[in-house]
Amino acid sequence: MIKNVHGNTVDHLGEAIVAGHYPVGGSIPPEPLLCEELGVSRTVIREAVKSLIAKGLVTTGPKVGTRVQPSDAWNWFDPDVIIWQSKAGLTPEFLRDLQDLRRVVEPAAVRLAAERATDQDIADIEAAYEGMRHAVEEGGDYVTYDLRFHQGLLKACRNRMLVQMSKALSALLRTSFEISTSRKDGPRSSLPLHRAVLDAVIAK
Amino acid sequence: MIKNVHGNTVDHLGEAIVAGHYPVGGSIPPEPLLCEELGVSRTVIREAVKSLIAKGLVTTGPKVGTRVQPSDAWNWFDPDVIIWQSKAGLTPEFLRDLQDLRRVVEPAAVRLAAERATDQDIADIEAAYEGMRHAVEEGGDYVTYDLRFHQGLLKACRNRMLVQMSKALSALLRTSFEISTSRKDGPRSSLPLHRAVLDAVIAK
DNA sequence: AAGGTATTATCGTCATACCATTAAAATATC
DNA sequence: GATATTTTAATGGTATGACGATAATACCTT
Repeated sequence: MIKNVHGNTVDHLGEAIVAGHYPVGGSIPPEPLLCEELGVSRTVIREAVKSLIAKGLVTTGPKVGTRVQPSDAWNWFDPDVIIWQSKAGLTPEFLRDLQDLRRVVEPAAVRLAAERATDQDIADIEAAYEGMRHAVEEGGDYVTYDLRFHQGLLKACRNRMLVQMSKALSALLRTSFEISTSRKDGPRSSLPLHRAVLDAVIAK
Repeated sequence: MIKNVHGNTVDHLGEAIVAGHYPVGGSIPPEPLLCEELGVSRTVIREAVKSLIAKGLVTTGPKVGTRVQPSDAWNWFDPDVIIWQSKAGLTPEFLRDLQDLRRVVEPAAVRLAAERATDQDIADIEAAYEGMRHAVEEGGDYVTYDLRFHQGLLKACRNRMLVQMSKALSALLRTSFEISTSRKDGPRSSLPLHRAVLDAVIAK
């Protein structure tokens, strides 16, 4: 479980902040205290805090300490932030935000992908679709291929920002997919929709 | 100009990396060298590198050094990364990516804003519009108000991820707006479009 | 030539000391 | 008594030096 001190420290603090263990606008314990609590040196604490600053979770200043930023200052497309949020519990507002974003981005992505997808992109999506079909008909891991389908679609847009979004959101989509998949026959009924999207991309 | 050592160091390294001064997949100079070059202590270098790691620009490891990540691993929605990119020069691909994103997000944002905008949101957008009109008719800073208009719109969606996008993109939009504004009468002709959007939001 | 072993470059962590900034408290001034 | 000014002290910021951990490389053994 222990991989490296820095990573663990960042995760620990990041999770705590995202989970709301420290009041927004308030200060987290000063460095010496954190050293004691986490049993690490000040170096590690400081480097961890720098990472959190880089992700927009906190600000620091002499005498003022390390203060938690309001959540709309966080880098919501940072994979770590998203993971921490999902560990802390997916609030309804967050799921709504996510849903908004998917509804905005994915239809547009289909259009872009249709224009720009390379043969390789299409082959990848096709393979993912095949995996989904196989999972439905003979059992298997549906969610993984569903995810791969969606990622392949975003990737085919040949747009770095969209790719980043797909990566940042994968972890969450997985959770959300597993929920919707748990509805009986969810996969079976959504399969034709995916096929239609794929065909549209191929037909351009 | 000098504000703080850490910030300057992060910016320096970040700009250099984004500008492509170090080959992707290659290593940047080892810590002691950077200390000499930048005239700072190892502490500062290390904390700066941690920040870059947090933004996805590099990875590190013993003996392997600090390696530059491929650009599609970068956190493209991080405001710093975007600023560095714009300083390094806006490549055509990057502008296209940005344009894609705006075309995808902004129309959808108008719809969402229409549903959710509070009176305060609308007042803010109205104020920004007023500033734009004033700038056109009597001269003044058009771009600032144009920017404020777009940010207000995104903010009115009440979606943290869209807000983040608006913030991350502001710096770039400013550059891009200044280009399109330099076309004679660009502002005058686009004013009615903005008015229409605003009216649509008000009318829901 | 293949595989294991020793070397070494480089980051990772710890410890300590001192500097810089600034919020807050104490003091002085009106 | 209220306000401006100075002092103080808490806290992060930077510097330095040492040693540990890791993985790429060179070397040696079979």
